[in-house]
Amino acid sequence: MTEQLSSVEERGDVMRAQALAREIFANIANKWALLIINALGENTLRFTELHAAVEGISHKMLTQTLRTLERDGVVNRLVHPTVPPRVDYTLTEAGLSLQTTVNAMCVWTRRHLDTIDEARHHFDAR
Amino acid sequence: MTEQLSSVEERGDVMRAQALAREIFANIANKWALLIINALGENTLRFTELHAAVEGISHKMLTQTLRTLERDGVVNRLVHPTVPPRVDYTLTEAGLSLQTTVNAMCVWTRRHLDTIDEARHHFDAR
DNA sequence: CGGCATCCATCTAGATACTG
DNA sequence: CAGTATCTAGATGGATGCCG
Repeated sequence: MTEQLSSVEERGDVMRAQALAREIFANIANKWALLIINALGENTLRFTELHAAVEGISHKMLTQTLRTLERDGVVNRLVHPTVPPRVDYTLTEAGLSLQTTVNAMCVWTRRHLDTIDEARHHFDAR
Repeated sequence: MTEQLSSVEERGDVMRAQALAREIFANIANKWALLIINALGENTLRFTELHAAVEGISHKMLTQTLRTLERDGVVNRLVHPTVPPRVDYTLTEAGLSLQTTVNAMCVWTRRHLDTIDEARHHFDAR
């Protein structure tokens, strides 16, 4: 009956979902986000501790990436109204489930360091 | 005996390994690389097929990312010396093992679409 | 068809400095 | 301590055109 109409609506939904998925994927599938998620793990870390834990990240990128992850419900941000201020970061439940796969990626990298180094030399020998 | 010397050497090795790990991680922990790896999976795909499979990637970024992945021993590149030329891409063994974790990330994204969408609205309501 | 080179707009990320 | 704002070099990525 309303087949045409509903198929149009469904296509719209699918496209919106795809756009959303792509955006989310882009948010988490980048170096800093993944390293932050992995650094957090089960821990509760303050801003400064995270800054130390994620080697090479700048103050600004840490804030920025944390905001994105917070917005996507991956990290929790708990502000203590003290002086000096104190902010605790933890992974949400969703974040924790993501962390296991992120960790797998880190393990993969460590596990293949030598193989990759060799592959590179082989590749560069041309 | 040579404790000082060897500890210096070891630290050098560790630092080199860390630098390598970070470089490799940066190479694979980015949107396009992960999407390419996921698109390949068990399949053999030609350049054009990959281009169609990875939505939104430009001709140039596809070539560029493929070169990096090939250099790191994640993808195989098989050139058929025909006219017109034909190039087949597959994942290497290392690439395949990485793909399983990448796929987990994609599944995670799909699985949390609604949660995230909600989290965003909650966050933006401020 | 697949790849490379070039040009160019845009985005990113680092440095710095300032606020509550 | 944590966050924001501004500025800027450099990386990124898209468009185009040419080559094998």
